[in-house]
Amino acid sequence: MFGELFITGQNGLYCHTEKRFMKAKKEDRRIGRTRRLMHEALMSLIVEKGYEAITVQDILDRADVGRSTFYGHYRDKDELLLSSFEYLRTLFEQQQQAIIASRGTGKDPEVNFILELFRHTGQHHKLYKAIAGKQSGEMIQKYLHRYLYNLLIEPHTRLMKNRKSPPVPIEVSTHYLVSSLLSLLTWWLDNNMPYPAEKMDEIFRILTTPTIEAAFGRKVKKSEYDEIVSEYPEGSVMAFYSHFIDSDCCP
Amino acid sequence: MFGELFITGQNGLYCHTEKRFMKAKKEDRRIGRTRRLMHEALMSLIVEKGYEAITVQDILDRADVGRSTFYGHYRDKDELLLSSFEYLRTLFEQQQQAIIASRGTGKDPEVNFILELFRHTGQHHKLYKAIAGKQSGEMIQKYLHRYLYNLLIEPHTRLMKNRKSPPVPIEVSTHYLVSSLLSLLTWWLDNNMPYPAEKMDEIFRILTTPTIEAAFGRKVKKSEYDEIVSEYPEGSVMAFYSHFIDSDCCP
DNA sequence: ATCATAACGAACAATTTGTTCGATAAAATT
DNA sequence: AATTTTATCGAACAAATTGTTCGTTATGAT
Repeated sequence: MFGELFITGQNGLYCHTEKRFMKAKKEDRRIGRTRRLMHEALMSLIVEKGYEAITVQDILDRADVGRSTFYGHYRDKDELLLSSFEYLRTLFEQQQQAIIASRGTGKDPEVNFILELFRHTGQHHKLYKAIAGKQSGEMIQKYLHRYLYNLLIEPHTRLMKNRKSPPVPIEVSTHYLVSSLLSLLTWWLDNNMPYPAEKMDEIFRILTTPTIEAAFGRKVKKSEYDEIVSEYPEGSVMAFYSHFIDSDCCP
Repeated sequence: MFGELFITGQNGLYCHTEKRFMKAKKEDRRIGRTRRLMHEALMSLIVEKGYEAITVQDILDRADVGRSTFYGHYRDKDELLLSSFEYLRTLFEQQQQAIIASRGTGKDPEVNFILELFRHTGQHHKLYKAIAGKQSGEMIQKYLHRYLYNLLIEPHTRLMKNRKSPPVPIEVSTHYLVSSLLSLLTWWLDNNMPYPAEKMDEIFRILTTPTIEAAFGRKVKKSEYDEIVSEYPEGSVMAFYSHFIDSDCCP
């Protein structure tokens, strides 16, 4: 069921940093296979009985893998979980890239990032639902929070560098906005997604847009305001956020 | 250190429901004493080594209590933790009541609930900090969220009952607002309270006020808008929230 | 074909949990 | 003060789980 999530052969991925090609050393095929088995086992077990109730032995049994093998790869159940989410994030980013690419070249570079995030979450709702709100959710929540925060903090800072003193410190408003998004996401999951992703996207926009305006300075001189807004093609929050789904390799 | 938190003799508390006086059966003095010892042990241990690292044996040793005694009172470490937070909540509510009472009678019935919440959290920051963000934080976060949500959902509903269709469902906006508050609270703790509680209160107001307006209908006829606003003496978010800190006994 | 190494698996110590039960001590009741 | 009630003790217990070790086997790379 989750087989399609995990790309075993990451050997083909090359990392083009500034100057060098870094060819990944061919790793033994067994390594990828074993890891995939354990990831899949974990995921299906999570959906079945929830993360907390899973023991290492459960994973071993389902993945049909030896105990020492498991500990050879991961220190923890937690480490396996986090590692699994790296895959999920990668998948999400690839989807985003695909969408951006399919949009042709110059035409519509903005993708509704928020909407896509809700869609992606809804797509894997069984998985996310089995984790969100539990103790394991804390770990994932932090992971996601950090991910989104890092995505936004830099452009937010850049955005404010000409303004003298924002009414709210940027780190605070960024943290706040990320938390807001995640709160809607978890509410949506906890309540079995009573609305379509599009509606949630709309709700997010309604609730967040005025906050963004307030945080980045509402009472700003008209000329300056226009200047800021002009940075976002549509002037919408969505268009704004859409810019920052541009994953580099080698994270 | 935390001794003052725990009121052992709750025997004196009477519960005046509609029709009856329910006198609490005199409980054996040993019960309260044992529970207090375990609560105190847990709290001090949390500050020292964090909740997750604590074993039942640790609590037993510090509280100087027998193993069977512990399990006679609580099923879990978790149950003990939750129970401890009931005390903290009670303490907070009593503080609020005291403040309200000290304000004289009719004069200033509005108390800045948010500000008091930040102050209270800062007062016990060692404790909260040792819990927030950890796995145990999930439990507490949910507890707090439910508590605040229940506090707000009723007045929010009452507020909107005359309006036809809010742009955002009330449960969603309420959930959102509570999450927003908690996100600021945890940010504050995680970053070692770099600003005073007053500043955080201000930040919360800046970030939240426009959202509240948007959620409860910004584009509303002027007359109707005035009518809604008139429900809150000062027209401020604070004054609004301040109304709903009115704890009944027998929770 | 040969080499390197990943996986196996069984055994192991260590930790922690939650329960049981008779004996003891302390509180409540008379 | 005597009696009754009951909370606590404490030691022992089974059970579950974790994480490590190491010689053997199997499989992929060269």
